[in-house]
Amino acid sequence: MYQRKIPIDYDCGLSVAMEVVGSKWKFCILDEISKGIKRPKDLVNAINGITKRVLQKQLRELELHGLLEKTIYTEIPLRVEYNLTVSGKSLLPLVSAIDQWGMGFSSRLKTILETEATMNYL
Amino acid sequence: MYQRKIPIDYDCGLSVAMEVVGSKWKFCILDEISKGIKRPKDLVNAINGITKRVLQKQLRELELHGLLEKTIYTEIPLRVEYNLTVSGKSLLPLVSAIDQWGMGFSSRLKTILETEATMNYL
DNA sequence: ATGGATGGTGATAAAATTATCACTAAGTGA
DNA sequence: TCACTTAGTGATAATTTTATCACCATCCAT
Repeated sequence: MYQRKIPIDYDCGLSVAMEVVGSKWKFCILDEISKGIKRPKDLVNAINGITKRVLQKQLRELELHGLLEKTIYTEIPLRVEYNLTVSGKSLLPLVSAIDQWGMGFSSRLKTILETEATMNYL
Repeated sequence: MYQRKIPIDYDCGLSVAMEVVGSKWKFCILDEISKGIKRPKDLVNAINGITKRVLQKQLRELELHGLLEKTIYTEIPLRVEYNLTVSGKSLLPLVSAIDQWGMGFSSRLKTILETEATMNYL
């Protein structure tokens, strides 16, 4: 993690939410965990494009922010699970709502971006 | 804007949504516009901490992504308004849900971050 | 003792986002 | 002409986020 220079605005719900969950992978991670994929190794396989190292950091942040809790099982081979806390679970309706909105907007975005690319708008 | 190197996964709703709305200010901007604050100048005043230049870029992206539409009134002094499109409006329930979640989580996050800061966890 | 499986870290590079500053343009009224 | 308002842009710096690579530790089986 890094040393944030610009402080969070705790009075703005959107600012708080963005801090905790506003990153490339966190929603995906919470989503997969809610589906029962809880081990780092399995999460790496389940989430398209993420690497072990990045996943590790995201899990750590989610844990520090109180959305996940980590359990270590002294089994062979070593097993670690990340489970949703109460706060984490309270986010699930949002995660699925955002996912659904994104799915609905997907084809439209694709069209828009392709059109703009050919028109050199960006 | 910049040239994205890692492509969007159009099959993942969360990925699509993050692309369009996953940034520091966009939810705030949509929120303010939904409350009736539509002119760049007024948005700068309404949104704590944003600068004119940054707002301008965010508005442009939201417009390109089809969430806002821009109207230029030939008045004196010059008046420009950004209004929500149908897609933009379809996001409002999410914006307010996220805002509410963030408000509910705010004090908890503050406690967590302050505790961890003193414990050098970060 | 060696190697595989799992979970994890440190250092650093690359990419992406946001901030800053100085500027342009149109219109209007003093 | 000059100042003022509003909207907007270009160049660049600073910050933040993600990615890459090489590495460590444990436990176990061969």
